[in-house]
Amino acid sequence: MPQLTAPAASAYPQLQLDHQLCFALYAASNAVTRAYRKPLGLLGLTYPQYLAMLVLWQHGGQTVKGLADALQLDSSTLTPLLKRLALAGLVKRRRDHLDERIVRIELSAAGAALQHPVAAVQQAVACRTGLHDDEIADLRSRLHALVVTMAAAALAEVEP
Amino acid sequence: MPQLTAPAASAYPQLQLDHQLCFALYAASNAVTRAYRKPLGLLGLTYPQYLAMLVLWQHGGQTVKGLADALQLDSSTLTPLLKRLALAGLVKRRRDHLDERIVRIELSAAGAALQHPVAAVQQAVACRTGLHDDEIADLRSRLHALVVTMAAAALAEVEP
DNA sequence: TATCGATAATTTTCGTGCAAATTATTTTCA
DNA sequence: TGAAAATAATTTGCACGAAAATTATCGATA
Repeated sequence: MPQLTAPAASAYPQLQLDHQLCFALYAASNAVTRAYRKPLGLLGLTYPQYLAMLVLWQHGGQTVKGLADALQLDSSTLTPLLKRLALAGLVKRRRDHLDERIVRIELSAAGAALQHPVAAVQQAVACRTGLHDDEIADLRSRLHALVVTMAAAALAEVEP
Repeated sequence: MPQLTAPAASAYPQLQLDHQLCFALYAASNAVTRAYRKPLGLLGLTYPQYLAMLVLWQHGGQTVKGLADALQLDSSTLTPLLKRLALAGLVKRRRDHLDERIVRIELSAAGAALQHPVAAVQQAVACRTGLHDDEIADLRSRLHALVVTMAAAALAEVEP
């Protein structure tokens, strides 16, 4: 049996790892999450929990679906995350009285107070990127456009 | 006890979700992974497994550490991933005879053959981004620079 | 050469992310 | 009105992603 140690790398040049936008996104997202891990961990938050708190600080009470839409996550991802935030005393979960299907998420006093130290963490990590505000804004808007395009393409596949 | 349903959103404008580069990266990375999930699933691959196969197709045999460095992942993430690839018959795992600490990963014939259908998947998903080659290259290089900066900042924190 | 530190991989543990199935509730409309 | 469709949240199962601890091996050096 011959060994397959030298595959045809040139057969598909578009498959090279460093040519992949998807990998650049994947590596960058992982790197940013890593940068947030330690300082947020000192405050008792994970990175996705931090994102959920951002929504609550900005918009106040939210439903599970409202958070899922804002963060572009499945509700089955958020349910256990929100239960952990509630267990940590940062959030209160309550069924809506008018529509019993809905679970409303509200900030506790401790959750609201956490905004101040978290702002310092955000500032510190933002500095690490070494990017100016306008560069950040440009990159951000390009990525946002990409997400919109991808979401539209995904919808078009399901509902032709 | 007063309800905290309307927190001071303007207190920290830099904490708004849509101002976060990190969230744009997170959402874009999740969106791309979602786009790859179904077509890769038909070929028996997950998205991180796809990335590992890219490295193997391009560079042939690799150690676990070599793959971890290329993909910027911890070896504790790759060990179970590679075991699943081996179980699926796409790679072979073997201890190095000269240095028994090292595990060498080689493509099987089935793993090498998978390159062709995967190239079609990559092409299809790349089209979904709606970006031209030069736009993709520009975005990719900016993200690469960001990863390099973040990695350097992380190193500087550990080793002052 | 015997020991100590470095290196490679694995195991363990926890928290995501998401598809699929389930439960509960509400809305639609025949 | 009452059955069917739609909606909201949860549960289940699988695969990451990474920190921490562990095991095994190699290299340096006193």
